This record gives sequence, C-alpha cells and structure tokens, in this order.
Amino acid sequence: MHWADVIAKDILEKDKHPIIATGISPTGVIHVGSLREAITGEAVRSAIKDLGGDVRLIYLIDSVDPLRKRYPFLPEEYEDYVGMPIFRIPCPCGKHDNYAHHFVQPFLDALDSLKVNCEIIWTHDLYAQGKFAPMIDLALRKRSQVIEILKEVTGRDLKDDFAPYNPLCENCGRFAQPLHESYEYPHIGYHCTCGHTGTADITKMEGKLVWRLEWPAKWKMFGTSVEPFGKDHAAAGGSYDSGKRIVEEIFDGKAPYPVPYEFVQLKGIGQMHKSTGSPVTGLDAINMTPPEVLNYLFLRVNPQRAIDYDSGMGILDLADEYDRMERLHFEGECTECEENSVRAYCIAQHNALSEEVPQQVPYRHLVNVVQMTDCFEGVMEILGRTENLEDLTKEETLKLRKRVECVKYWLDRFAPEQVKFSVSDGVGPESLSSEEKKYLALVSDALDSVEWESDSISNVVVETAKEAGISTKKGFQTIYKALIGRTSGPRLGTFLADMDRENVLERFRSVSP
RNA sequence: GGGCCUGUAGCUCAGCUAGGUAGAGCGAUCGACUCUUAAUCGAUCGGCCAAGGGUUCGAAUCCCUUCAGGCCCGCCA
Repeated sequence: MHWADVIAKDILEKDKHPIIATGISPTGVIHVGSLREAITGEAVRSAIKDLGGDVRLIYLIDSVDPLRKRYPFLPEEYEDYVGMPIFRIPCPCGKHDNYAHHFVQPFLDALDSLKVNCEIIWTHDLYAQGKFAPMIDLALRKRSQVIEILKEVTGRDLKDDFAPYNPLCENCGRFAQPLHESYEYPHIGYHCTCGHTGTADITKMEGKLVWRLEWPAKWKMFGTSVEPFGKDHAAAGGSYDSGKRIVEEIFDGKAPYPVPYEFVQLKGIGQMHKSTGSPVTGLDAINMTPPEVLNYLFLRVNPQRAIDYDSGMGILDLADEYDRMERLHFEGECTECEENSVRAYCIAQHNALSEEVPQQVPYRHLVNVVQMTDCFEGVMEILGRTENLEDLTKEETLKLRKRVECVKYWLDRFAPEQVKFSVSDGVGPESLSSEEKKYLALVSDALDSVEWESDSISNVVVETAKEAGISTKKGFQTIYKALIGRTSGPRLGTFLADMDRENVLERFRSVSP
C-alpha cells in the first residue's frame, strides 16, 4: 500500500474531519525541500479524500518570523531590518506588499501549478485577529511550567526570565523583552534594547510567541490532526517533542500525527562536466520539472527517504517513468513492484484523473523538437507531422505547453552538451569533402520520392551509403554535419521525419552543388 | 553528547505490521533484411537482500549486536 494511503487510513480511524497543516517560513530564498512538505501534505489530503474523508489542508505562512540577518542577496540597507518581522519589512523589488510576500510568491505560484489544494493563512493575520491570545495568555500565566517542560525535553538550562512571548517594540519595530510581572490580560509591558518602554496587547498583532510555543499553539488553534515537517523538527528534544508536551500540558490540546520527511539534495549538473555548474535552486527545480512530474518525484518514495534531485539526464528518465506509470494505470496491468508507483501517479493527479489515456508525447522526443523551432506553435507543427494532435483537449494542450517551457528552461541551463543541437549550425560546402558532397547529392535524390516517414528514411540513408561506397556510419555523420554541424544527433529517422522534406532537401542541395 | 533515516541487480528504488521458491525501471549486452543513437519492440546478463547471531519447519521480512553511509538537534524558525 502507498504510504499516503497508510497514513490516511490511520488518521481516519481517529479523526473523522481531519485537518492537515503545513507551512513555510519565507525568510529567504525558498528551497526545494519546502515543496516536499507541501506535496506531502497534499498527498495525504488526496488519500484521505479518496477514502471519503472530509479533510482540509491549511498552509501557514510564518510572516511574523524575524529577519535573522542580512543575507548576501539583500542590499545593504536591509541591515536596518534585522530583527523585524518579515511582513513589516519592505519588498526588495518593490512589486510585492512586503518582504515575506516577495519571497513566498514564487512558491505560491508553484503550489498553484502543482495543484496543491490548500487554504493559505498568514500568521500575522492570526495574531491580528487575536487567535493566538488564549495560548499566549496560558503561556504567560503558566510560564514556570513551560520553562520546566522545555528544560526537561531539551535537557538545557533555561533562565528564569525566559520569554515565551516577545512584544513588538512600537518604537523600533523589533522584538523586545517582556516585563512578565507587569502582565495583566491582555496587556504586557516590555523594554526594548532601543531604549523604549511600552505596552503590548496580546490580542493584537503586537508580539509573537517563540517557535517552540507558537507551533503547539497552532495545533491547538486549528485542531491539527496531521502535519508533515522536516526531520530537523523530529530530532529527539526537538520542537516536535517539546511541542507535544506543551500542547497537552499547557494548551490542553493534542499533537498531530507526525509525518517527518527527509531533505532533498541537489545533484550536480551531470557526471561529466560539473565544474562549471551553478547550483540548482528551488525555483530552478520548479521551472524545469513539469508539475505533475515534480509531484510524482516526491510521491514515489517514502517521505523518510532522502531524494537526490538530478538536474541532468535524470529528469528525462523521471518524466519517462511518469508517463509509463500513466500508461500502466490506464492499462490496469502492473506488477506488484510497480503498484506503488502507479498509485503515486494517481495521487499526483489529486483525484482528478482523466477518463481516458491522455495523449502522450515522449519527453525525450520533446527535447529534440523544442530545439528545432523557437515557439510553441512551431512545436505543435512539428509534432503534427508525425502524430495526430487534433483530439488534444484543452488540458492536454496546457500540459504540453508547460512541458515545452520546462524543456526549454532545462536546455538553457542544465542539459548536458550531448543532447543539444541547433539546425542553424549546419556546415557549409567548404567544410565537406567531395565524397561527402557526392553522398548528400545521392541522398537528396533518393529522399525526394520516398515516403516521408521514419523507417523508410532510415532505409534510404543506409542504402545510399552503400551505393556511394561509404560506411553507414559515415553516411549518418555526413548528414548530421550538414544539418546541425555535429557528427551525432537525434535518431535520424524520426529527426528527419519531424522536419519538412523540402527544407531538408534544400539544405542538402545547397551544400552539395 | 543525543536522535532519526538508509544499506536489496552497475544506478534509482519496490517488497519488510499478514515470514513461505528474490522484483520493476533505467543501464549494459544481443537481436529486430549489413539502420549512427539520445526512438520502439523483444531477449539476455545481472543479487550469499551490508555483516554476525537469535526466534522459526521456513527470515530480505521479526529480535539482538556490529559495520558503513546520510542527515538533524543544543532555545533559530
């Protein structure tokens, strides 16, 4: 059984209306691992839905987290914003509401294209609405008990002035030290390092719980039943351990069913020439992996398994595997071994499987076609020469368009040289021997009348080589030279069949006068 | 110091909470009228299931130990 189904079954036995929570702290550039969290949550949601459960997936954006330091990618003036909550810091590019919005937006776009079915919730709104107030109140009143728990769980010594809640200084906008003895619901005094002394209202957006308290507070607030989180939280004495005790002993709530997941590593840009490679960012992964395939990548293995994201040829294998699972699903026949992968394919569709086998265009083929034209219409035209695209649905067209974009992005930045070519790189007559020219002339004549289709083209190429008294290998190489200026390339039969016959013949004749 | 995860075919992984003759894909090799390879179809090769011990009629699967690798935690979210 697929892991998401196992979790779904467990959850439904305990909870008829489960809430799945997940989230992100957009303090900086987003990592692919954050995607895994969202996709894992969505997978569990889909699986529960599949079992008939009434389920919600909420996505919490931790917009009140402080900027910890000025990251290298930030301009110098951001030094001034260190320590301030990120929803109050201006957007670096000026196009978004604030800093948090700036960094989370590409990610929200990704969630959209991945079809993650969730409700977006901003933490600063929750504070502003007073949703945290009951928990803040409890944390302040039972502060000594909180300290005791944290001491026991983490095994660290905690000072008596430990603050579970930090008021936001109204003067400098940074988090300040609360004056616990002054607390009287809903007000708490504070003293800030900037010299200001003031009072914060815990029912308003005037302060923040520290992470170890905020997390369990969210569990209580939403009644979270299941939550995926990175393994960093799962370590012994980590925030899940302490959160579990705090939600039970302080907030009178329950900890969610934990789904710890491993991190995603990024593999270099291929085994051969990795020296020049720039590292792959989360955004790169989103841009070069078709959304359904990215879903599949995370769903095919258990969450606790580490994933190496391969930005080289591996991406082609992955897309092909996805397509194969699609076929297996519709054929209804698969071995026990493939069962989980086929199920992963289904979950990647979020219960929105089409009725019939979608039209498939092999991903590797797309890699070639994309390089033969410069626009989507061109891709459609080329594909139309060898495949019937008339029945393509709107959705299939969208999916194809997205795949073309991904292939382009990949070719531009990560594809190994070996798969790249350009039809404008064909060599001129001066670079060809008389033997080669003679061959091209013969081939042009033979191709003139042959059926314009992969197999027959291949046959002509081979037979003509024999006639010309050169090896077949030499024949192929000559044609590649004339077309793309290399000695190897895409499988020639299909490659030529993809192109327009007249253009091919014209090219051959122009270099073999 | 503490904890988690992983170790099954060259590679990526299924199988392990129903213990009963080792699986898939990719790769490789070979073949498909003498057809390059990054296509397709077919076939073949390929594993003492990390090591050792235990439970069992029987263990990749359960228990213990060891080894190897990866990652995380010490108040940062």
